[in-house]
Amino acid sequence: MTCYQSFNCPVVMFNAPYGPSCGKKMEETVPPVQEALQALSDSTISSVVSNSLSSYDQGGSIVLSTCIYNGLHPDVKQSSSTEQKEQEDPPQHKDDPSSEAPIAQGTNGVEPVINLHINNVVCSFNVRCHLDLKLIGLNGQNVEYRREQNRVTLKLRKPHVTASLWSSGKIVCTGAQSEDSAKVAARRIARVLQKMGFRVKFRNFRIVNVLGSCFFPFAIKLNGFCMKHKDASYEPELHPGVTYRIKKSRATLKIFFTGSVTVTAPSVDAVRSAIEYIYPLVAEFQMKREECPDADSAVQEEIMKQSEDLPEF
DNA sequence: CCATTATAAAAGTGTG
DNA sequence: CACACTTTTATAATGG
Repeated sequence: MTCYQSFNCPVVMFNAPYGPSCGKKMEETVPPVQEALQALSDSTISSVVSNSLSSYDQGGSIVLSTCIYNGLHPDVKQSSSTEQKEQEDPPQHKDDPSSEAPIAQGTNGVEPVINLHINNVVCSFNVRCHLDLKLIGLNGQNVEYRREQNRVTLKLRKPHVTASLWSSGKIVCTGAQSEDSAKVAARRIARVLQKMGFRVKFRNFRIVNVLGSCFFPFAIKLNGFCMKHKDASYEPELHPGVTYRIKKSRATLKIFFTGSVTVTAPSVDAVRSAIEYIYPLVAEFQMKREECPDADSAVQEEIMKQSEDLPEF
């Protein structure tokens, strides 16, 4: 299992590969993840509120992340990052931790850990052969032939994705939870077509778009933030979120007053770095919770919601 | 349910 | 005619 931790912004991701590709079964992979979680949820840290096994059953990798909401639990006394360093694999880049300490100015002096969810991965590829859409529509499983759009949609159960096929052989696949599972899905789609008798190849696979989301443990003063940052645009009449574009990485963030942030970018890595980039910028405009009871209740709701998702280890 | 965001693809429409 | 947009679709998150 590899553990990635950023110190610029406290994003923690556990990537635990499993399945045929790494020769591990889920049962063998999950225990270390459980231990990692256990370490986080040890008495001192009472605020592990979320962990997602999003791509757990999709072949490829488990992206399991934990989230600690700073300032919401009075009994939190210790930084979670201390616990994180105990992981078997060292973080990919470990800067001097003391240098980032002030970035996350938690109300308790605790550095919060931000959970990054990858919600959607879009990819495209080409099977390099003409596809008889009508035939696929008639014989395929879980397919819909849209004649007016010259397109067939095909749904896979594992990984859970929807693909659009064109007669040219070009295919777009949406709905994956990781870049790896997107590729697995793409190959399985190609395989399905191959079994139907098409002489498929697997070419030009690429990740075209990724949506991620996370939740910062504080409310954000959107007006103040926009005043300072020129890359931000805010039209509350149109949309409740601030749009922030990072040209360099082609990432676009939607920042909401509640502390929720969504990011669209060309890759998971770009999504992650966008979150890291934006964290200190919005942290500067965090609201004291007493100034924003609405946001506070939103936070509480989020915790309730995510707590329900906790797996029963 | 609607808007926003990004992105591919293909078909349709518009302009020089 | 050749590009350049525009529209449609799927997906998922967020807030109103």
